[in-house]
Amino acid sequence: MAIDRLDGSLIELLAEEPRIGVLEASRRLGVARGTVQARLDRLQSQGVIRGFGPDVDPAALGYPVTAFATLEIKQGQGADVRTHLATVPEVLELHTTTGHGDMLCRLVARSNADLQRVIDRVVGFDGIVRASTAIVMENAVPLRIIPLVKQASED
Amino acid sequence: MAIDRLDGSLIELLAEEPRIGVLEASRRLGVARGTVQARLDRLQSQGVIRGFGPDVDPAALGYPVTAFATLEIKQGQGADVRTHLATVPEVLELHTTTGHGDMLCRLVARSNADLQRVIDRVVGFDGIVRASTAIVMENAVPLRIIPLVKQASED
DNA sequence: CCAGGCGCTGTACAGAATGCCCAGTGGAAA
DNA sequence: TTTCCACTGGGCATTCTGTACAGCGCCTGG
Repeated sequence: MAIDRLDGSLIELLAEEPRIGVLEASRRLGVARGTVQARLDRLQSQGVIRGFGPDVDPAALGYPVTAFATLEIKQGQGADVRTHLATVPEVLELHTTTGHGDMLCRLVARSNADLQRVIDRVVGFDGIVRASTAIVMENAVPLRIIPLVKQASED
Repeated sequence: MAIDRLDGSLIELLAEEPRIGVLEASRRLGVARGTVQARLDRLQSQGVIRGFGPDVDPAALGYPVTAFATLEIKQGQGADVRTHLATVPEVLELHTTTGHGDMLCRLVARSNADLQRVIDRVVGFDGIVRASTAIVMENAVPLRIIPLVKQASED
């Protein structure tokens, strides 16, 4: 079910140097290649590792502004709002949260001015009653998973 | 500066099937292998692609509960709070946002009960005045980047 | 106490991909 | 026109992958 220390080390290693292959990983970890291969297969089939997609930086794509918007949704309009927001490319992520029909979404924009356009597009939809936006000034801790992996692998 | 359609298609392809190599990608895209190699190098050196780290699912690691906490910070305590939160493995992400010394952080926990422990640890720090937490019920739109890449590559 | 199952090791081999190099071509900019 | 640049298509040596197999220590159930 859970992961052990070898799994943890393997994930850490892959996170630090994604380009290394199974063979090199086995050398670094001091185990046989077949072991690394088996562990990787298991981690992927268990869903612990979803994949190795490219990690794209929105800022380098021309979208340096990030914001979080809390949306208040009209009762029963949840599904429609989801569908609507899924069509907006600048919506990178959307969560339904506890509270009064609330949602939280992550937005990006080309500039602060452009953010206005994005927000207008997001909230320009019937099911959305109100939106409050917080612009990200600094990403103090970038999305990370390694500390959690370490924690989980030490049980 | 920006990316063109070939870059966009390449990123989409890698996002869908990360395991394919440069050679296979060149076949799919109908271009020479050297071209794909050159594009990839450029995308990485430009920072558009940060890497190919493993995409780890916290739920599969035993942390199925996600929450967002808005923290109100005492004036001038920002740096200390950042340092504090960086030591908590369950804090996956931390942003400084506009507002009155506010921060927004993403948390995970083993259960709703465990979330209490995590929150206690997060807010158990002098610089934090108040915290309000929203538990994620449904991840309506999982973190995605492809729509944005498409948008960016069509300019 | 013993047999089986399981995971890891070490090895082997064919097929495939990688990193690197180079000559040729076509389009765009100077 | 000339130069520059990206892309093509080919080649080469090296390396990695996928797969297989025998051997071995460890744990567990009978």
